[in-house]
Formats: sequence, structure tokens, C-alpha cells
Amino acid sequence: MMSSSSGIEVTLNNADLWNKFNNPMEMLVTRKTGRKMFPILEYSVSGLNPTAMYEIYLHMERMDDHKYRYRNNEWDNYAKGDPITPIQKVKHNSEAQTGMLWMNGPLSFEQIRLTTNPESEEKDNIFIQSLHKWRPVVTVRKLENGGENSDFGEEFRIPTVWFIAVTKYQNPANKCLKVENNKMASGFRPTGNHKNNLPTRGTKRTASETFPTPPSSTSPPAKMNTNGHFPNAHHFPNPINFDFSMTRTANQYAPDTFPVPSSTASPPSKMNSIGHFPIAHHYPNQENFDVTMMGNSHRYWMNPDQMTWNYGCNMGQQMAQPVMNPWNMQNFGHPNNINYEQYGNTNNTIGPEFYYGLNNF
DNA sequence: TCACCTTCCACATTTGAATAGC
DNA sequence: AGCTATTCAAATGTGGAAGGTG
Repeated sequence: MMSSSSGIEVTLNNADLWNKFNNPMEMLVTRKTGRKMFPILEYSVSGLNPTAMYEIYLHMERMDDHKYRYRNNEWDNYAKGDPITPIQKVKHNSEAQTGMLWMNGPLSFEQIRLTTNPESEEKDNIFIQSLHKWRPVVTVRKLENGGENSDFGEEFRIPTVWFIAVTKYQNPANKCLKVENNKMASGFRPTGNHKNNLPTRGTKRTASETFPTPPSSTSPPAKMNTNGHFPNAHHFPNPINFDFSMTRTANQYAPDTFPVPSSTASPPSKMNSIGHFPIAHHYPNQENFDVTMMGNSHRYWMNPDQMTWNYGCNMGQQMAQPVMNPWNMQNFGHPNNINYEQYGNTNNTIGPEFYYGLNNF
């Protein structure tokens, strides 16, 4: 928290998350489009005059005149810093508004992007120099007489909030914390589908590398569309990551080929009558469900967090196309029976049977 | 020097949302 | 009108190539 003689206080809301990165925090910066910050900067502000008008700004401030590098598992200041350039202040998206409104809600600067391009003209891009130490500064500016006679405002710095700008993460511990805490990086977790041991990750693959020929023991299904794709399947995971040893042939699709549930809880009896199947739209990490807790009917799965039975979708509702493929003989519930809201994005749908069924691809 | 470091881009894998189709 | 299916957009860290540096 930072307070002042004016009585204004600025607090970082996600300080717990920020404080995990004390080794120190590294923040990625890119040139072309700029990079969003993670964690974001989200503050609370108090002590404002509820009826007065304020603008709030953010800028980055060089902490010293050193240039740092990561060598032998630690950061050292190996050179004099690059020239210190004029400060760019980015005005918060909310523009000018009353103190009451500022104090009502979180003060988030999630739109900020860090760029190495000093010529960037994007409104929310902040130019910073890689390998230098930076500290975010919040400026609260009270508008007098419609802003005509206002001063430059009051600045707030939080001592624990600073970072070293990098174009690639240096400290592995820092990188792990980013992956663990940023859901957009979930593919890089041990349970994710990014496989670091793939030979050509990050570079363009040939078609045969991307779509290897399956083992001969895996018969393709009778029904494929003209693209050779599973009907209605959208984002297929990389087949390289598939476990073809799980593949079943056409006469092995029976429900009893699925794992036996360990739970004694009973699945709900409500079920649709037309045997709808889930459409695999986006495939979540396997950590999102526990296949060992599937119900006896194999039509349900246990949500390990909520200890409730769910129909064959873990995050959303998209259900369609009865008997759309002959590989997966499971019946999943009708969307009318499902409480989607608790799972977030309605586009994300998957059932454990279908997930396993993908190994038939 | 030259071993190591940094930067940049395309990429695969995500989440999230908008739009097209029926 | 209400779902379903498809398409679009954005956000992550990574590998490799190329350039930089003490």
C-alpha cells in the first residue's frame, strides 16, 4: 500500500500473486504487438473526493542505470544502462470519472502491453528496454476546472512491485510460476499437451509429421467426412500426442472398455431419450476431469471439485448429432438437463469417453 | 576471438467469443 | 427462437536462426 499526505491510498489487489515472483519477477516484452503483463496490475484506490473528477495513469520507471543479464543462474548488472528515454504515461481506459467510481471498482491495467518498439503508436503499448529493471507507477490526477488548471497529479509506487524486462524467460523458477498461474499457459503444464520433447516444436512441420500414419492395427471409422476428419470435430489435438495404444477397433466400443469408476456415488437418473453425443469443440486438459470416477452407466463423470455428477460435458453444453460416429457408443445427457453456467464458456465441451474415444482418430 | 547471450518470428496449444447454419 | 456447428481472435512459452557482445 502507498498512502500520501493527501489521504489517497493505492493498494495492489493481486499482491499475493505478485509476491510469488521474487526471484525476481521477469516480464516478457516483444516488439511487434507488445506483450501483456502477467500478473496484471490491479489496484484499489481510496481516499479520493467522491464527487471530484480524476484521471489515473500508469507508466514504467527505470529503477537504475544498469543493464542486467542472467548468467550462472543469477542476474548481474554487467553494463551501464541504455539511455533513459522520456516517460510515456498511459491513461486508464475509464478516462476521467468521479472519485466515487474510481473507488468503487478495481483499478485494472490489464490492457497494458510492453513493447521494445519505441515507435509503437498503440495507445496501450508502453516502450521499455529489455534487460533493465522497471517499476510501475500509478498517477492520480485530480481535475480542477475541467482539467484546465490541474497539476501533474500524485504518483504511487509499491516497493515490491518491479520487474526485469526480458524477451525470453531466463530463470526457470520464474517461468514455472508463470505457467502454473496463467491459465493461458496451461498447455505448458505437465498435464498440458505441449510436449517439449517433440523434435520440431516451434518450427513448421511437414504434413506427415503433423499427421503421422496411425499404427496399422487402428482401423479408421466407417464414417469420416470428406476431409478425412471426425464429423463435427473442430480443434483436434495434435495427433502426435495421441496414445494410439488406446485405440479400439470397431467391435470394441462397448462401454465396458472404459475405466471402472471407483466412486460409490450414484449418477443421476435423468437422461435424454435421443442419445445425443457431445461435440468435441475444445479439448481441456485431462486434469479437468477424473476418469476414474466415471459412473457405472459411463454416461456421467464426477466433477472432483464439486463432488457432483455431470453429464458428459465438463465445461459447456454443446450436444448434438445422435449416433454421429460409430466409435463412441456413449449416451450423454441432453443440454436441457445440465447446469452449464457453473462451467464457464458454453463452447467448451468434452466428456471423458469422448476424450478417450479420440484415440481412435 | 568465440562461447555465450539476446532478439525475433512462426508455431502449437490454449481460452474465449462471434457468427453462420438449421 | 433456440440450439448447434463453425470460424475468428487473442494469449501463452518454445525452438531455431541470426545477430550481438564482453
